[in-house]
Amino acid sequence: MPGRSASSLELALLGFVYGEPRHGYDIYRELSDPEGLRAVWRIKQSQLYALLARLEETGYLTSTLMPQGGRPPRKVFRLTPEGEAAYQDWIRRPVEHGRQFRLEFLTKLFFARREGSAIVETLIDRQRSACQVWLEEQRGLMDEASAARPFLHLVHRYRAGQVEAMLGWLDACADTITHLAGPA
Amino acid sequence: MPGRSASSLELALLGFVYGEPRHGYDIYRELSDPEGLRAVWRIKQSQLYALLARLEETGYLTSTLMPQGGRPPRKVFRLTPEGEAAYQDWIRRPVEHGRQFRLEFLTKLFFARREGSAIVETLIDRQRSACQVWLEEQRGLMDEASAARPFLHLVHRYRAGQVEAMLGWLDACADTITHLAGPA
DNA sequence: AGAATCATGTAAGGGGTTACATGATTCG
DNA sequence: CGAATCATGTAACCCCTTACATGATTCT
Repeated sequence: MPGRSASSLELALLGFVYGEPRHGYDIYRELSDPEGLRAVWRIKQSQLYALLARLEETGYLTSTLMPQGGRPPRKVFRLTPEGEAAYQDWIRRPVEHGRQFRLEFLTKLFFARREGSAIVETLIDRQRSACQVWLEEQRGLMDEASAARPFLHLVHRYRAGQVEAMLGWLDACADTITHLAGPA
Repeated sequence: MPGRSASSLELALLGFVYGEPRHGYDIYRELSDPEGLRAVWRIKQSQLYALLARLEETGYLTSTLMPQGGRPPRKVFRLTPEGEAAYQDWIRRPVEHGRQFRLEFLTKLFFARREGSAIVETLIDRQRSACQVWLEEQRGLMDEASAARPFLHLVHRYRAGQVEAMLGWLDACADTITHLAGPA
């Protein structure tokens, strides 16, 4: 049953199914809402169907066909226990690289809100720790390059600046937390 | 001859060939140098050969085989007039999206240094203008979302913060310019 | 009556990675 | 004498995008 392992953003889709079973087209409409995740994650309809199929193949989702006369039957997905566990883990785990922040961390945050402020705080705290490690790394590399290799120095300085901005934003995030979070 | 159009990072490779003809393996070694571009752009050997082939197909490079007994002959590439023009344009053109900054802008800067401080200044100035536009956009979107849609607000605030960090870094860059630039 | 929506996908292609292939030569 | 280097690539696979396919139903 577990044919393959799910890549990280794939798991985000589990958030749509979490709580109530949903069919693909239904998720597609929610993803198209400009007030929702669309500002962060733009996924094509065909890609959505492909990812759902893969999550089923992986064993995180099961589907049942709901016929409805005339139209093609809805393929309604629900979480398996493995899927539920994977989602609960995903939503608490910070991203490992700065390049995942923009897309994946914001998506985690989007779903974490529904789980209440405790989860949001956990996520933000852990991400902050991770960012601090990155920052130290880049600062170390800056020193290493120093004036002798000015280009390398600038490269690491750039990255350090981006991470600093992430940290500042995480602080702002933590302040807004009460507004962001759903039911505690 | 012009079979296809070159994607943007592809053009970066022209920088290696600019000035003196080079063969693939030679470029590969330079790309592997940790003190050089490797800190920014990591490209696999097979991918390098594929890109060079594509640039030739596009008409930006021509190659001549240099036999050398025993070993496979070196395929030495040189810029065509179109390639030269494309490179000169590429090196002056700022990147259009924030997501291209980390990889592509830094690569432009890497090569621009060799062209002298005037080119570097041009590039930085234009990129600064572009970033300022992005920043205004994001700030506008922040206001639009305001307190009513806190998640959207945070998303745009995140992006604004990243762009602010880019602008700060560009200023630092401009200051270091004399160290960075090659012969004026 | 014609357009958009509902609901599922498949096919083709672009771009990248990993792994493999080849065969001489120089280094330790 | 074995390992790394020189120098070129090809093949298989993954992921995503764009475009196309289907066919009823509801909106204007």
